[in-house]
This record gives sequence, C-alpha cells and structure tokens, in this order.
Amino acid sequence: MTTAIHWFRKGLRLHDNPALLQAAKEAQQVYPVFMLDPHFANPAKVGQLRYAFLLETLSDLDTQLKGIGSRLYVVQGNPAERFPELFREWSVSLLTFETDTEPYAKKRDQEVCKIAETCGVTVAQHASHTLHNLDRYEAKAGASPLPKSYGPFLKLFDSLGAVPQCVETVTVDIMPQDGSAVPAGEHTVPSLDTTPYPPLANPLLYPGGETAALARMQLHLARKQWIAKFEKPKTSPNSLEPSTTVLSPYLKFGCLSSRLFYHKLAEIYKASPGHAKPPVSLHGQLLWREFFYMCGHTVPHFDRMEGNPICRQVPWDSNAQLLAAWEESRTGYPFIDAIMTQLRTEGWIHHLARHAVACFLTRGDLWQSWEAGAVVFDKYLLDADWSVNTANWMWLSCSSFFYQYFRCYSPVAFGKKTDPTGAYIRKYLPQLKNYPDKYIYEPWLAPKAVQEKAGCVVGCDYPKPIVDHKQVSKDNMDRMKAAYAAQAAGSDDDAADTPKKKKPAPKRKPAVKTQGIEAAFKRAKK
DNA sequence: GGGGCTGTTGTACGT
DNA sequence: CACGTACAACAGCCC
Repeated sequence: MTTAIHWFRKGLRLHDNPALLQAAKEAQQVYPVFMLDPHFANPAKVGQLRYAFLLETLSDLDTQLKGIGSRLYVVQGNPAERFPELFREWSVSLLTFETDTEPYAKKRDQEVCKIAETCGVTVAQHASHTLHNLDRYEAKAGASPLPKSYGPFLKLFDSLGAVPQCVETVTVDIMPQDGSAVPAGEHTVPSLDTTPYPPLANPLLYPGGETAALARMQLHLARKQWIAKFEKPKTSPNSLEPSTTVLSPYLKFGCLSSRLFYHKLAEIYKASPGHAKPPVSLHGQLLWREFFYMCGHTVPHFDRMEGNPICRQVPWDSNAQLLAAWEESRTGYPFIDAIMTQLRTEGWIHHLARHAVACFLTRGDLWQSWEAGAVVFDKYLLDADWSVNTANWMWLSCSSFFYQYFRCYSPVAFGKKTDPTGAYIRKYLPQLKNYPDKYIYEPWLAPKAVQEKAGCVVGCDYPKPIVDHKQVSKDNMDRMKAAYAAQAAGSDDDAADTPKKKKPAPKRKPAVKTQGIEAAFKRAKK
C-alpha cells in the first residue's frame, strides 16, 4: 500500500495538476496537504486581502476534494519542521508537489527533499505553473545567454515547440477515497478571525478559488471577439469596471492553469483571422509572465538592485515620508492617490495604473528605490507574483528591460486620455467628488472659491502636490542620464583589457545635479 | 567585430 | 481635435 502526500503550495487546483494526478494514480491513500507557513502569515508582508483570498482558495479546494471523496489537510507551521512527523504518523512513502522556481521556495523545497530522503519518502515534482518547464529555456539556449528582451524571448519560446497539453482533471474515478483516521475537525481551513488578520470589511471583489477562476475564465472566453481583438495597451487603467480579465490573482496561485488558459485562447484565435498577437494580445500577456518567470528563475539577486547583473545601478533616495505618502494616497496628485486607494482597498489595479504609480515613485517624481515600491505592491496585490512584480518594477524604473527614461508618465495628463471627467478619481477619492472636471486632476489650480464650493480645500481637506511634477521629472531625467553614464564608464573600467566602443558624446551638457541623494466584470462595455 | 538598423506597452508640443 | 514629431536608450540582429 502506497500512502502519498500531495503538497499544495501554488497550483491550488484539481485541473491540469500533474503532481496531484500522480499521487492519485499511484497511491491508495492520498493526503492533500497545505502548510500555512508562518513565513507568509505576516500582515507586514502579505496583506489582509491576499491572505483572505488564499483562505477562500483553500476552502474551495477542500470543498472540491470532498466532492471526490477526499479532503484538504491544512497544517500550521514550517514545512521542514512539520513534514517528518507527518511522514511518520501517516506512514507516507510518496511526496508529490508542483515545482516552484522562486528563491524562497527553492530553498524550502531543497530542505524538504533532503528530509524526505532521510525518511525514505520518494519525491516527485512536476513543472506545471508556467507554460513550459522553465529549465527547458536554459537547456535550449545552451551556451548563449538567455534573452533580456521580449522579442528574442519569443523566438526562444517558439523554438521549444508546442505548449504541453493539460493533464486530465483529478476526478472521483481517479482519486482514492480518503480512508484516514484523522478526525474531520482536525486540519481544517482556518477562518480569517483565527489568524493575525482583522476580519474583512467587505467581501472580496475577486473571490478566491479554482471554481471562481474557471467561472471568470469562461465568462471572458464567451466574448470571442473581445478575446481575439484584445490589445493590452488599448485597455483603460482607470475605468470603473476592470478593462482586462483580472485572471492574474488566479494565475498567481495556480487556481487557473496558465496552460489551460493558453490553449483556450488558441482555440479562439484559430477561428479569428486577424486576431491580436504578442506582445499586446492575451497570449502575449501569458508570455510576459513566462518571460519574467524565466528571468526570475535564472538571474541572480533578481529582486535587488545590488548584485543583480541585469539591473541598472541608480542612486535612489531613501525617504520614508515620501514613500509613506505614496503608499497612503497623500501625494496630492489625485490620479496617483486614487490608484493607490484602489490598490489598498481592492487588491487589484490595472497594468497601466501600476505603470503610472511605479513611474511616479521611482524615476518620474519621488526618486525612491523600485525595491521599496515592489515591497508595497507585494503586500497589497492579490496577484503579487514575485517574478512578475519584480520585473515590472525594474521595467518602470528603467532599471532593466526598458530604458527610455525620457518617456515619463504624467500624473495629470495620462489618466485624462481614458477618463477626462475623472469618474475614477471621484470613486476612490470621494473628498474630491464635487470638483469640476476642469480641476479634478489638478485641484490645486482651482480658485479658492471653487475649492470651497466643492467642499474640499487643497492643503486642508486634500494635500497639496508633494512635488512639482514638471520640475522634478526633468531633474530626474538628468539623474537617470548621469546614472546610466556612470555605469557605462564603470563597466568600461571593469573591462579595460578588452577595448570597448567609446560612449558617444552627450548632446547636452550632463547636468551635474544634486548627486545620488525613488466581481465586477459582468458586462462587456457597450 | 563594429557600425547600422529596427522595434520598443509614452508624452508634450507643434501644426 | 487629429495627427506628426522630437525626445536625454537599449538589445538584438544583420551585414
């Protein structure tokens, strides 16, 4: 008799779950386990909304497993500490789990594999979180370096051949009936009020779980035209209802298989001549994720500036007041403050809204480190995904992948394109809701009488702008230029033995400035 | 091996 | 107002 533990971490689903499938097929008794690792149950690190999302996901998983004669075993504690006793108590001989390529997980899993070996437990890992096993990119590239931009990545991706088909969903016919002696009331999914988190003020806008994930995917897939024509840059960062799919939280936790979504999209594309293509299409979005996962898997110190070989070294400031003002919606720029309010209260903001606030915090206005911004996003986002979040912060701060630092989002002009009347600002910053359209993006320009009539005086009921965007964005471009030049000079020194191309003379005098001192998606739009 | 070309998920400002 | 253009860069590829 084989007894297996299937260890859920990401991959919180029954469909396209090869590791769970193996356990179900090979063992006569399967314990589906989720470990509530105290590393994550930390309100400073994982926000309340994402923790609630996780617990909802676990509840859904438990319900689904019960539907096929099994159940979920939630175990509190550190995996390396808890596994030995579980192996012993349950006489386990097989441990299955989905491969995780993030640094914390790699280290944790290595440790657990060692423990399993000591306990005589066979370990089986399956890569099913990304479209391909990430190791295949390295293997295919061979001696040549892995791509650092999207186009070349696409070529590499294509060279790997077709995306693997999904494996069969684990059903009642496959899953052994649970014959364990563990009482039903033990190892249950905790409710939020037994955790370090306060109860939810409102139900999650995007409920956790595989069931919700598949329902959301199906609702979008039904809009074939919309799917086929989808181009990310043409969607709106500040619509009142999300202009994109909001499948990202489900992909992050693996409630939805990226391969399943990929193949469902391919079916629609096949029947839609002239469909959108990467990088802007929905396939393109999955490929951005894939690209960034590959980078996170292969680049050392990926989530830091120092010691990260693909990251520009920029002398960011470290100003706790500015960072807090940005995080807490006190910059005095309504577009920025509204976005940060949506982030904190709903756990999801549009991709381009992320661009706007990330640019503002880093190279655009406040000159704070992208690492500090990434930590804030990582706390609040339901879809906080280590590789994707890190990569996008480097992108927006012109630290890697993207370098056109003179292309700077305006905290005033950018939002106006898709929301000229400021409806989005009025929703998330109700103190400004009575401002005339003319001043909603720049309330400090409104005459005093207008401010009083709107019931919101700038400097009293709403902050004055913490920086003058026109001025600081110009200054910061000079600082970026200086940082790029300094690094180019530095790398020339490093490689003094190999002759290098001379830096072209700057067209303008390098400004020697201050040195180094950052539910609701039911209907398509009419 | 270097020089040149292209593409790249923007904005402000001119006509 | 729509459109064209310049603006402080880079990776990857071609020749």
